[in-house]
Amino acid sequence: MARTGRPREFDKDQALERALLLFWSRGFGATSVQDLVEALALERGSLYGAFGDKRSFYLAAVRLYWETYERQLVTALEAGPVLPALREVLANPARAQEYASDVGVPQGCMIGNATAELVPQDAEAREIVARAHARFIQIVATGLRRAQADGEVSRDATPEAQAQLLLFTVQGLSLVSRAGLDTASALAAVDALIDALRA
Amino acid sequence: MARTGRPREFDKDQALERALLLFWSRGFGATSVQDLVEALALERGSLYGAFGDKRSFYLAAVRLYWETYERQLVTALEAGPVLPALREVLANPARAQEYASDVGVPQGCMIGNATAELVPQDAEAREIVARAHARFIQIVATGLRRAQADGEVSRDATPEAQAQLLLFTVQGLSLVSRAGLDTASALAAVDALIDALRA
DNA sequence: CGACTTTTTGACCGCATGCACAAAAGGCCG
DNA sequence: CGGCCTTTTGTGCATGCGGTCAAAAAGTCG
Repeated sequence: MARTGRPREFDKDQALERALLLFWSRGFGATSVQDLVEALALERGSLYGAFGDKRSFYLAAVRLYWETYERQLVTALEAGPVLPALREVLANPARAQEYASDVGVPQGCMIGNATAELVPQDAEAREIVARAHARFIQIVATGLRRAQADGEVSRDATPEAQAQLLLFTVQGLSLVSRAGLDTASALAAVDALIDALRA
Repeated sequence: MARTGRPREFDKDQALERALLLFWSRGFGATSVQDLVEALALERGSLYGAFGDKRSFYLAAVRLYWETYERQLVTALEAGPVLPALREVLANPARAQEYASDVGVPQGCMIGNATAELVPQDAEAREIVARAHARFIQIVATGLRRAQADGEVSRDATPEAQAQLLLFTVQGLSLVSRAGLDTASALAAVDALIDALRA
């Protein structure tokens, strides 16, 4: 099908990545189509043709964000001791401004941002977010189960409960960090949690 | 000053409370001035006259939300054992839909919602949110300090670090709950944290 | 009663938004 | 080379938004 036509002149993946940065730093509502058009250096019509409407575009960016995050999470947890890796997962958002970009400084977890802004009134967004949450818990719980077996992590709670707690903490940390955060205090809190998980 | 004029026909405090529910459930961007006009049953001009523009109105609602929350928090922590009170503070957002209202179901912590939606680009909002965070930590740390002295709470971490961790958890829990939450799992996670704080 | 102040009312405005469309252009395949 | 399919380009449009304003109304006080 599709005898092929005029080839796309821009790189769709790259455009999505740039849009991701914009949406990440400003949020859905505060990013106008005009902003996107200027940041991606393409015409209004091309954007709609390639990605559908603004909402679909945003959701695609959120999906890409999660895919990337999930890949990193799996990699970080699959080998070696689990607690240091988890400490890193939590410490990351505590150290602000590392993903600085020219279009502004993305802050917080984009899944969390999407949760706050779109989830209440958008079923599709809710599904994406809920799936991300479930996957996070699943991945982390798998790591914790192994760590419990290795005697690295306390068995006072189930791996699922511990993973759920870690999800809350990551999301809360990312969110709170948007309002400014004393890095040292945040890291102290992270350490308190990691220590509490230790066997 | 002010020889008095035509008296206001609506209850300003009550209007602010209703607006709080609307803003809480829909967020800032998704609540139009028209929505407010209809929900509060007053005319556009009256609204602007009484509260200034939409943003000021929203910030006033956020301030009211925090005042109410802070009062409850202080009350809950000032007497009796601290851990059960903290457990309740965390369990509250885990049990969804308790603040149901006719205008929709407010979800999550409004401070958290404001953080995600406005803080990146609004200095005044950032200040309100940051102050709320600081107050939360201060209040909770005070309770924890007493509880550590009483031997109720572990001294493995400073009360400040523990309070900071609790802030992250509450915020994360409130946020995640917007996407739907299995109450039992959430409570298990809360219990895991509370147990970890126990001496 | 009448001057004065404030609120109410409802129409109104400019603007930015998301989106549609028609014409032109570009590359593939027969 | 010529038909075909798709993307590009840029204009155009309706809608809904936040916000303003002037006149009418409702109290207060001298």
